[in-house]
Amino acid sequence: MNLTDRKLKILQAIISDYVRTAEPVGSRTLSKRFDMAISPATIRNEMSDLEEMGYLTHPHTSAGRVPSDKAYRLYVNNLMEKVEVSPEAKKTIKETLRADVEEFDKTIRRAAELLSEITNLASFVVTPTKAEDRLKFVNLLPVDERTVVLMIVAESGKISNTALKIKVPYTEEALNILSKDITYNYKGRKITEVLRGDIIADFNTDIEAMSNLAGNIMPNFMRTLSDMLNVNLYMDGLSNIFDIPEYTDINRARNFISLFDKKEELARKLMNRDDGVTVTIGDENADDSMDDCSVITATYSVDGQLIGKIGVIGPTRMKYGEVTSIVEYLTQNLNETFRLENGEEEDNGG
Amino acid sequence: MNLTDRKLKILQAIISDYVRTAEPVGSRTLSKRFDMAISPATIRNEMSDLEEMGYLTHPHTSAGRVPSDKAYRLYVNNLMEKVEVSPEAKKTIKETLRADVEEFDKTIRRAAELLSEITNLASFVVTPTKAEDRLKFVNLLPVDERTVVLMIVAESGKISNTALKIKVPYTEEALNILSKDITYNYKGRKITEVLRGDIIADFNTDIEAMSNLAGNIMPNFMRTLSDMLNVNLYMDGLSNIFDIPEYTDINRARNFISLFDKKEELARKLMNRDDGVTVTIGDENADDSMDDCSVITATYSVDGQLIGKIGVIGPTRMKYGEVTSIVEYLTQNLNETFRLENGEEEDNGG
DNA sequence: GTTAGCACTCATTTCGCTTGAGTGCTAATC
DNA sequence: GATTAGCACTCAAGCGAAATGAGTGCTAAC
Repeated sequence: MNLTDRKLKILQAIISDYVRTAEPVGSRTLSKRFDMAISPATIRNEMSDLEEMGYLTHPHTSAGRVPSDKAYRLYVNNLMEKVEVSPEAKKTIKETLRADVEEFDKTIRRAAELLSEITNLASFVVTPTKAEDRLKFVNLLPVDERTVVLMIVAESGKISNTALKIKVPYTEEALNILSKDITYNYKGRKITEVLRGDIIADFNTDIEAMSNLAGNIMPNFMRTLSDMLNVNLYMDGLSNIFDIPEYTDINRARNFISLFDKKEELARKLMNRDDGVTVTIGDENADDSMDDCSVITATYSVDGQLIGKIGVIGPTRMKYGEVTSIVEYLTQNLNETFRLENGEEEDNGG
Repeated sequence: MNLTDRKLKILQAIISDYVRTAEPVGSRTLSKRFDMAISPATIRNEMSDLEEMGYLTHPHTSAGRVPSDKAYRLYVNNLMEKVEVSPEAKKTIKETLRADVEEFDKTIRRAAELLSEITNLASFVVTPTKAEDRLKFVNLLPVDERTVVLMIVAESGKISNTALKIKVPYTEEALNILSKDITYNYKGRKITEVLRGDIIADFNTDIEAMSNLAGNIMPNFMRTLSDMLNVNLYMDGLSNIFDIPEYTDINRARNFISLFDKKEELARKLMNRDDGVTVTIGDENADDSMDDCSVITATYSVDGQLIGKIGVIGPTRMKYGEVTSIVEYLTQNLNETFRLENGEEEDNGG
């Protein structure tokens, strides 16, 4: 069977109506609402064909038709039109992102909050480190008698700062030597390599105090390093989903919320995606428990380095056009904001 | 009217039954289940008295009685017995908290996860800085041409590390001078004082480059400082609440979940509490939207200093005895873990 | 002071009935 | 051959009456 123009038009009308109302769409409604010059009976025949082709389903015999994941996929790929982001939304985004640019983490969180505010969906940010990332340098800084800060900088620009409680006395000089040693041994190496222990490291352990210090700090160094590879999830607007008819069913709501309870797992699932704005519909999601959700993500970057994903999750019935545009617009702004900070376009600095 | 022994006994029985079943308790059930030597009619009379005294309520005329917030308060203060934490729970807590002690943030998060796992309630951690906290020192560290790390250490031991993107070129020496300047000017001063701008600061701005750098970094310094005062919320086990009968009502569930959408607000509300294990029941909560929730928190500390709150939130109908014991036990362990790290009891350090 | 007894209340469940939106099929029409 | 009108059929959802039963409050007797 062929997807004729008319079939496409009907499918699009069904999707658009269903997305708006969350009610199965009947043939009569359709022929009334959209002034097509065909009768309900004809529409029924076409619908029947579309169902056979897998684009529509039926909650029960006497109900209207509901688009399938396949239909949404077709819609997103071929039928969907770019929706202009509303001026108010644009204004809010610009203003919010301008507010404090320097504090990376905070800005990105605020961006997520914004996203769920504008789309009325749940939003998330995932900040990973790429497995191929390499170590740039390591710094150890004295805080007090028993506390030092371990700072690890990766080539991607990712920075980890951790306060460590250590068990042995130390001198500032010893810290210096140790951090230089670590840097010397691991600089330019892949983090994964370092973690595997592939590299034969050469430490300055002549003095007993040095060797004690190293023995105390190295396990923490390794642990912190492995944490840097961990993906990290921040989410917002969870309660938005209660306004969506799909989630008046308590079980679906529970299902959805519990996605966010296994944060690390979810973060990992959300990461395995391509760059740019991506739409994943129902089944296409990595996790079975997300079968009735769609996810729209975009990649954001700082100084041109791909850094993380930001996006929204909602039911498969969502305004793909609108939401995609919003996610895209926001990400573009985010990227610009962080690029601008690099200074090329600034003239008040010199 | 007086709270006779018998009345207390009846009240306790009602609370214990209601906490278990979530169903209003009737006089017949009560006289059957608890072998008191009194008839349902007598119990009814007593119940009626208890209702008049504000300890019980009535969902409707022909329903059983439900304990009021006042009853729970009485229960927690006077009737509740200490419940021994189960050996399995103890084991899990000990093992989990032992795992990685040095990484403060991670450990505390894991503690929260644990808490919601064991109690089947939603858990949270709030990490604040006390308003009276004073600045200890400031450090600025080079990362790359346009990135520096700003490290602020407070007397309480709280450390803030932020990566800043700056707009002007800098030298390591200039960074050093600036961080020493900041430390010199603000050391020992209250963070709130510094933020108010009460202190006349004296900066080394002879060279243009220095003054540019300072102009670039100081606003960020102030912003980061004010962030240090902000309370911070981490939560876990949200979906647990769907297993609680109270929250099969979608509106109550939404209400509960949306508490966690305004994170900063919630964090602030959870902070205004005394030290030690605290139980806040229904109305007693700062926020009206928490009227039908109870909160059990405990204070944790590191090296006797840095202080935050960890705890659980659930419906007012909860197993106060059990949950309180668990929160208490876990916090004790947490505190011990962090104290131990200070070294006094360690002997493998040489 | 306690209890048995009884009338009364009211949420909840159940059942049958009606309604109406929708389909699928067939025969007539364009 | 495609389109449409017409009609029988299906089924979820809404409605109201009736039954159920857990519970109370009151009164009079113990």
